[in-house]
Amino acid sequence: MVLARWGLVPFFAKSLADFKGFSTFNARAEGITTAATWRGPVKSRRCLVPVDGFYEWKALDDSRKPKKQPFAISLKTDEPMAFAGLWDAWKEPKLKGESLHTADTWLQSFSIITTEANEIMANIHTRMPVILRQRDWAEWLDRDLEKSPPIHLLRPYDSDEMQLAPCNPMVGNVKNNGAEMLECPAPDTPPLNSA
DNA sequence: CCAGACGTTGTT
DNA sequence: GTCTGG
DNA sequence: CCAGACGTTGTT
DNA sequence: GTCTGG
Repeated sequence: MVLARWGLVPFFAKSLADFKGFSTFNARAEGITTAATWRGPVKSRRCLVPVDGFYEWKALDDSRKPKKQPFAISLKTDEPMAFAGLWDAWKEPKLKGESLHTADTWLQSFSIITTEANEIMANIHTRMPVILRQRDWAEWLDRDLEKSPPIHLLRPYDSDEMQLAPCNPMVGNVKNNGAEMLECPAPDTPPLNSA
């Protein structure tokens, strides 16, 4: 198990600056074998991403202004789960004349794969991460290049085994972290200054 | 041929 | 690195 | 994705 | 409204 940067940087990127603003947090399962950024990784650099759960926002369109309610999503068993992921390795291209003996530092990065929402997720969103069952982990990680990638595993998880709970809107700000993100404040509490 | 892209989600 | 668009 | 910025001159 | 940063 390794730590890696979320947001896959393809091996062919010329510089990290060029890649700034490019969204590779998610890889759509549809077309994943042909997309330039994903086809190499899906062939030979598949990984699992362990998580306790994840958040997704539901757009509430019952008011003029679009508002969002975040939900925390997990397995009913509260066990951790494994997202299907892809990884790559990138290093700054060597300039001409640059010593071949300078230390290479490789950036390890990954993306998670998304698929269409299952029934329970469709209540709040159109997409969801691909979650793999333990019995499928070995097949997903198999590095035998003679075999074609097991893309049949890239489908929505069983709704009956998942649970959603409204959670703390503070989670919408990336600076906020911690268990209290899972706690939903009393619903429909008007803002104190709304009088 | 060379230059430029190479990706996703959501929202209207 | 490899494909697409001009 | 959501939150937060969105600007200039001059000074250190 | 739209872009940037986290």
